[in-house]
Amino acid sequence: MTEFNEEVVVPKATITRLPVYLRYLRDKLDEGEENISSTTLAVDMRLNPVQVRKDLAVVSRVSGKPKLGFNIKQLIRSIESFMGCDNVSDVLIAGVGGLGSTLLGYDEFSHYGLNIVAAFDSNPQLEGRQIHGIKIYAANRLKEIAKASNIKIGIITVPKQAAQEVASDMVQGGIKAIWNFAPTHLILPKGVAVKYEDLASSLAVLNKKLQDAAE
Amino acid sequence: MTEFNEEVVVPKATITRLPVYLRYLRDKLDEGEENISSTTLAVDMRLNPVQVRKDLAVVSRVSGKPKLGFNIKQLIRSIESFMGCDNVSDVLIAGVGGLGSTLLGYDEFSHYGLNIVAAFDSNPQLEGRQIHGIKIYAANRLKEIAKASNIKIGIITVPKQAAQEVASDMVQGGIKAIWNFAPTHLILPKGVAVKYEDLASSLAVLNKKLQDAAE
DNA sequence: TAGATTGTTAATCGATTAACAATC
DNA sequence: TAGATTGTTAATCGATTAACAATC
Repeated sequence: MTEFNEEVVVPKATITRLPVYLRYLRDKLDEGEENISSTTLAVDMRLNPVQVRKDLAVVSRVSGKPKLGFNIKQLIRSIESFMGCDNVSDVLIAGVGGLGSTLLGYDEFSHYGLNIVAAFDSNPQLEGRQIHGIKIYAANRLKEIAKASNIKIGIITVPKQAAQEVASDMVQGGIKAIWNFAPTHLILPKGVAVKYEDLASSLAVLNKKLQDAAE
Repeated sequence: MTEFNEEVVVPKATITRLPVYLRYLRDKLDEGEENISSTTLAVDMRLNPVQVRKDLAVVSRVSGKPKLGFNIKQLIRSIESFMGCDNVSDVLIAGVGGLGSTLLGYDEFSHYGLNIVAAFDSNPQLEGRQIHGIKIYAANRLKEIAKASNIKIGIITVPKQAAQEVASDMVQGGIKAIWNFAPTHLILPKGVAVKYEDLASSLAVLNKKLQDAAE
């Protein structure tokens, strides 16, 4: 009986591709497909087939069958379990403006075991209200509630002037991973992970790609 | 006189870091700083100082001064010009739901030379209305308007069931770069660039990072 | 001058791709 | 069987980091 070897280092590049595989495979399953070959997958996703097989090998012990390819359902399950979609993680969000409210209503999170449990805003008008069933608290209660509910993930959708302060509150509340939509750099202690989701600059990078391709 | 050598290949990894530098440098400028050393920058951004210097060298011919570091204003200008923020690009958006409307009101785009000029939605109720000064057209006019206005960039914020069709319309309208927020895989011809912006899976990757760090 | 900092060359590391035997 | 496809080992490619001389 082969134990899953935790020692195997999963390449970062692989991890970033996993969600892409997952999305693709879920689509294929919806279309009624049962199996998929690494070649087909690679062509559709503009990747190299060997890379695909390697990626899948790291993440799942499901092996493909010559002539048939991989079983889609099994792959999906493997990737989901690898990414930790099985255990639910609680998330809080700071800033209930346009983007914040949109995220509160975004049901895709649940497919990844993510659950927004509380929202915060500095506007007293919003205090006590609910959006999409999630209660809005005063901004100054963030620390306390994060701690009490043992929340580890925070989303920042406040204006950039307020972002650093909110981030510091989150850290003091015990949050260990921050998803920052404010277009500003955050200074954070070492143990805290950050993901910058700078929408304008993402689009700018795409635009750059486009311009370079046109030459 | 040294001409800028167009032949120099800019590493992909560098390009993804440019927006991060830009954001950081703009913040520093706001704080009243004039110069910045690669060391300071590297520490704050959790990067290697040599990497920072190399990145900056590819993008700008502004050289740093020993003991002083780099002039922030010059660096910002160089990165902006490299990324093409100077020439304005028109953008259209398909799907004026929560996320779509939010993006329509997102003023950060202008800092990158990006300009949303038209919105589209299949809901006839919305036709002819304006959101944040941008007019909403019927979905079936997308092709025609994209062509007529020579728009090269499209944003997809429609439900995932509609995404492929909208994407195909965009391609037929001459669009060359698609920013896809619908959590679905798109099949597109080779010359068209896509960026998947799958919010749920981005957060899931962050969560994975968090869980792995906790071990 | 001494020290901080740059810019570049060389060494290392990690990720991608090519080649190919194994298998259904 | 023949052919498509897998999984693995070796070769290549690209990106990061270490070492260090040059400079203000």
